[in-house]
Amino acid sequence: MNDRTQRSEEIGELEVWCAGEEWCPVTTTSSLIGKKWHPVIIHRLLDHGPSGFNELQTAVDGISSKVLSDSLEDLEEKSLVDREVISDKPVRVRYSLTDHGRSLQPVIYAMRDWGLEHLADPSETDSPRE
Amino acid sequence: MNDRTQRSEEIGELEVWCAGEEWCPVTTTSSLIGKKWHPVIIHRLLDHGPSGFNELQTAVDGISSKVLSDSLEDLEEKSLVDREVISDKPVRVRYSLTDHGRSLQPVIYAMRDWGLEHLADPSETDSPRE
DNA sequence: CTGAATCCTAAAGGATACTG
DNA sequence: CAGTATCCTTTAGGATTCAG
Repeated sequence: MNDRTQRSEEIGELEVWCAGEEWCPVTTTSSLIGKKWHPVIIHRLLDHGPSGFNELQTAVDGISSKVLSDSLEDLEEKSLVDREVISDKPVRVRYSLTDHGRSLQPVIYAMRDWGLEHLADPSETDSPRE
Repeated sequence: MNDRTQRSEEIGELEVWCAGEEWCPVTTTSSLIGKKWHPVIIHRLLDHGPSGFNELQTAVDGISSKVLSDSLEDLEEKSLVDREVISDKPVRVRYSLTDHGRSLQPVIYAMRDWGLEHLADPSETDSPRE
């Protein structure tokens, strides 16, 4: 195992290597957004624009506050999401995509389009939801 | 090929819903290829064509045989990868993408392109991000 | 060479309750 | 509102060994 590949993004540098000494953009991208909820969160921020915490939780649907909080923190560390406190009393926070995060749009939309084209909505094909 | 119906039965249990009753293609796509090694494996199969097990393990680099085996099995169950035994003595197996798997090319390439553009190879620059 | 079988640890994800 | 704090279960991933 090449130990340079070991979660070095936490150290700040993103070193993901593949065969030989070749650096792999797919692996690296995957390590950034390859968490369960990351693509969805980014998708919602792309479509809905800046959102508050609960607003986002509703939009993602099914995610617990703890996981959403953890995910957002992770995305923030990766400079993909920006967190802004816009009011102290009551506390009000706004999450938005950074330019870096917004640049992921083609990736997220590629996933969306592929899903639409190749993964039929079960409610529209044959098997209705139980 | 009219495998849409058949495939939706295979993935029919894959009910990923988002806000309200809305089905979410991003979430669903993410649940298919959102594993650590899946995008890389698919990428290698796209670029190298049908490959043997060790060939693939070398191409992915850093993956253990167990994880590669598990990943391939998972991809097979999802009808993205095809496994073919092409020789019995000695055992020789060939993994390739199904049509369904190959259709993911735009997604994988979007990830690759984004990585190339927004995540510089650390060996070539010190500031991959803004 | 093809992997499968074990065993193990760390991390992710989730349920629930609570707080300023 | 926007989270924390616990506690818990599940899963991913890896090391090693074994076998056809």
